[in-house]
Amino acid sequence: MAKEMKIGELADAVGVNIQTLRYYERLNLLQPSLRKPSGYRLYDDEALKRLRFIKNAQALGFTLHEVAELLNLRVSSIARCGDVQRKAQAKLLQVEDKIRALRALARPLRALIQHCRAGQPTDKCPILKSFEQERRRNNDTRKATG
Amino acid sequence: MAKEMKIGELADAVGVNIQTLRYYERLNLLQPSLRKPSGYRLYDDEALKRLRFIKNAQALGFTLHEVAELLNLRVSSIARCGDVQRKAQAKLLQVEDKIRALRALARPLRALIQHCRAGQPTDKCPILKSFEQERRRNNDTRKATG
DNA sequence: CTTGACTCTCTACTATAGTACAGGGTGTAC
DNA sequence: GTACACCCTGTACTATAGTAGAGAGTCAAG
Repeated sequence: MAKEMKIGELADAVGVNIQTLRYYERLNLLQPSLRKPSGYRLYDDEALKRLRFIKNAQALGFTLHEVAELLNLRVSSIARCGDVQRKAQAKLLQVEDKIRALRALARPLRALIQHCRAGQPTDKCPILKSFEQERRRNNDTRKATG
Repeated sequence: MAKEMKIGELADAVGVNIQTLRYYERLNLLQPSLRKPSGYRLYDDEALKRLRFIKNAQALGFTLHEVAELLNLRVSSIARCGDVQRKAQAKLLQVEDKIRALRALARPLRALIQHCRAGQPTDKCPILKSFEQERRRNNDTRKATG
């Protein structure tokens, strides 16, 4: 393990473009562990995990900025705990909110599949039922910094 | 109910920009139910629900294109059921996948909060633990049509 | 019948997240 | 020692999802 990969290998392993990795590097999201004298980037196993995390979190509706926040959440001698705890709590609420919303979305999808089997037409859009009420407005950090 | 709203009222109700509504109209995502002779757009209650749905689904990582697909899922005389069922099933899988991933993400967040309380430093990023394995590659329709 | 808030269309600009390409260097296989 | 696949930097382009502004019309209150 901890085998070193060139940029193309890492990109292939996760199914992203090489340019994307260089882009993430510029954003300080994903650093190569080492550079060869030639300048070639070398990535370790940690980078592979990190990259997968990024892609997963993105698919869940987190921006790259938020992904960075998630990845920087840790308790250390530098980071004050109260601060970390507050951020983690906020993220957890966001995550739990998303789970609730997805469950709400799954319900009419299942119903729809059932209706199909039963051959009952659903005249209006049944998916709309999923989130009838307003949800908590996203406490997104994008706006705060822009 | 079914009270009519002008574009500004609808925008305010959901907390979006007026321009965004006109943008969604161009994308065929959200149509006003009626136009006054003056050209003013009038929206009904259905539009309010639809708009909330759009914003919610977006926060869950669905693109506007995917949101449209979700909203068009219904069983009717025109839509063949097998087709609808296949699409609904695919979406359901996607939703269940997201739920799983979010649960995985919630776990280390909770642990982190606990660690904080206990005053234990977590030297490496504990969040990374959430998705160690590769997830199903997104069967996204964006690439298929582009 | 005017004032002020609201709306219309159209065009252009922005942010985020990539993606492509030019021009050049690296590394290994033959 | 030269192909060929791969990598480098830098710059420019793209798609998605908005946002802003100009110039003009609408509408209710006074």
